[in-house]
Amino acid sequence: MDTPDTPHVNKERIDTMEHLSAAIGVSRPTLSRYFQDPDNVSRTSRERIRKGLERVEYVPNFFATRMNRKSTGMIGVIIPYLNDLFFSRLLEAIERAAMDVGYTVITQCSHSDPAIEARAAETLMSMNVEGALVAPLGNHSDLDVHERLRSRLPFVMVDSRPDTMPEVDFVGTNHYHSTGLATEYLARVGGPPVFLAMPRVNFNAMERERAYIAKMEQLGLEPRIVGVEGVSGAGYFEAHGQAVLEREFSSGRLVASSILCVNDRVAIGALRAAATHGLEAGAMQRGGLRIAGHDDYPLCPYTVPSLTTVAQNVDAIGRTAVARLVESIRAEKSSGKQILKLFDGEMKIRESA
Amino acid sequence: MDTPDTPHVNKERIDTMEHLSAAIGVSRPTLSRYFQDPDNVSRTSRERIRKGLERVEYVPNFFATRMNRKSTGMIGVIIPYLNDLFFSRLLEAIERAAMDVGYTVITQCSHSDPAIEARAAETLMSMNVEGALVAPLGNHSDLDVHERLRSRLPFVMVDSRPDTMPEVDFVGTNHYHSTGLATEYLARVGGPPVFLAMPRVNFNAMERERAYIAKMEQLGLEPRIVGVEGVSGAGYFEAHGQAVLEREFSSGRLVASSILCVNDRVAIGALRAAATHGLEAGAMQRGGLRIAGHDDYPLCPYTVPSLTTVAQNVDAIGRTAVARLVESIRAEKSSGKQILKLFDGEMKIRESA
DNA sequence: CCCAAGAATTTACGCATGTAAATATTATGC
DNA sequence: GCATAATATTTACATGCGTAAATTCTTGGG
Repeated sequence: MDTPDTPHVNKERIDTMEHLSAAIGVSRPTLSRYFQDPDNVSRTSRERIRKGLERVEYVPNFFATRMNRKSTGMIGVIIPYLNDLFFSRLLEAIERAAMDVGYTVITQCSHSDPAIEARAAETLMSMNVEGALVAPLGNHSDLDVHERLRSRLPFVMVDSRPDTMPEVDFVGTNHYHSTGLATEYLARVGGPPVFLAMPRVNFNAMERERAYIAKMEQLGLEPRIVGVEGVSGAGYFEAHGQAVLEREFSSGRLVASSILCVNDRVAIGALRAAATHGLEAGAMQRGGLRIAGHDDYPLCPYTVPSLTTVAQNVDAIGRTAVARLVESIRAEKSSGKQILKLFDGEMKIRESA
Repeated sequence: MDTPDTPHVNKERIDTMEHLSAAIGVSRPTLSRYFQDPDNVSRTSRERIRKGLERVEYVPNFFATRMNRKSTGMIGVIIPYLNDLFFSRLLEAIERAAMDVGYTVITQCSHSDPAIEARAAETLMSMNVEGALVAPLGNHSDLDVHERLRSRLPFVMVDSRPDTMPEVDFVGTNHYHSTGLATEYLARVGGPPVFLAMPRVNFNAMERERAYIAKMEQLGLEPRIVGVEGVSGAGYFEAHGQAVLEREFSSGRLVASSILCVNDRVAIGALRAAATHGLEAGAMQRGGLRIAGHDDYPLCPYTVPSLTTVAQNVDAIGRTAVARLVESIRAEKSSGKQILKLFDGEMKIRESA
């Protein structure tokens, strides 16, 4: 076995193509073409280079290559936060889709901060990404930043979008459908559902609230919303759901209601509040409390009781967003035609409702 | 209000410093210095440039700047997967710490795939990052890749490390302490704990298993381990915990035991299995079932019952890892002295045990 | 064996910036 | 108003690689 001081790999280290060229006797431009696509050089050179690369260590400089290529082959992605399994799933879907069509993705995370979001946009532009995919922060986003990106390169919004940019390309979930589905389901199996909302800073949250109201009116029921007040933030979804229902349950309200939560993380807090008050949501339970969420957060099957929810088609959203972006990158001249792709949700009926 | 076709920002777009220099009457090298640090140019030029930048749109080319600077000011981070709130917390801690000391972090995610991990390492080297922080995949990692990185630039491992690299700089949790703490606690309040393990591919999982055994022997108790067989993978922690306990409970085993789970995600699956069998873990419950986890996953306070666990000091780990890396970047000549920072865990006693 | 067509390689230049050294400008003190 | 120092700007070259155009090499046919 090797000792710590003799690593497995101690080939000669070479740091420019020029030197590599000298070391293995193939001209630099030929090497350049080899690294872009090995099939671009003759079989003999290809073998010669491969052999050479086994003797010396060399990787082309990322920046130099990117700077000089006509196209960088990169797309930029901005997401609001990482500490949410919904966004990590979305990001993964996007990365896979991009990889499949030969693009590298550069991810920037806003960390719930508009200033960081703005800086992320600057960074993407300075890297000459060929297109940008952004999931906005919500009301806190600086709209100028988005407009700036949009006016500069192919641009697609994912997951949620501001009311003020109705004309932007968008890929997401049809919340009128998905939330409607859940509302309808709850109204059918339990009493008229109450909506556990969030402070109105998140576009999707607002849209789901509106969708809930619309569906309730359509059903001839009285909409009822709790939880729009309070602080908000990525880290506090569960705490918000718990706090709101703690308050309600403590006063004896909502203990036998159907409750539709704006998303699963809020619902997880809601389940917790119920448990604390000796309540258990579920179709099988006496008492009539029902709790449902939205998104199909990966943990939903494991909560106690398991959480009834409506799934977003995350994979399709990621794939479609990338496809649309690549299409408009290739079109060069912006086609002008706005694309709007809204995927339906799918009910996941589990124990909690 | 603006129409869609007249975005707020439609300043003249300038794409090189040369042109910017012509446009606002300041020499290019002066601009270069301005963009590196505005304080590097005279007050008058600074004002002149600021005014100019309000009229035209320009951002320095990321690649050109990075290519030419002596130091890139970037550190690379490789993490095994994103769909785990532990790693997103760690990543956030690292990003904040890096930002504080003026470094930009480039994150690469292995997606549980050694080939992608290897490519990530290549990418980092090709970007001339000044140091690398890696959380390895586990047994599947290609050790040569790590050795290669380590021999090339300042290198620190975080979270877990292979047995085969005992001499590498490492920052993580002292699992002999943390797991010992939990083992001891369970032994004290309940019966001798059983360890719900994982397939032996994850370094931390293995270390916790060993720590459990050591502590049990120290306490004069018989260690007992379940769940080492089965498939593994980032996406299946909860499913694994659930499946193992489903099997046990179905045969009437472990229904009144103290169970220490290798991590919180496995514990969440365990809680679920218990609920399915009409069992509820907890100090307050009759029956004697107790379940504890490890990590203090953000959802622990919200599970039903809330999950007793031992917290890793994620912030400290992130900060310390970055600090160590930056230190050895600045030292230039590798000091040779290995650094090992292990943080103690902290018991979080909740309902489940 | 020679010539032409085709393929591969080399030459030469370009990319957008950093940076050291040389020069010009401004400020300071008297 | 002048010499000098301090500061700012310009000149000139460097970075590592992409790429079009020019050149060399290979191959096959006659």
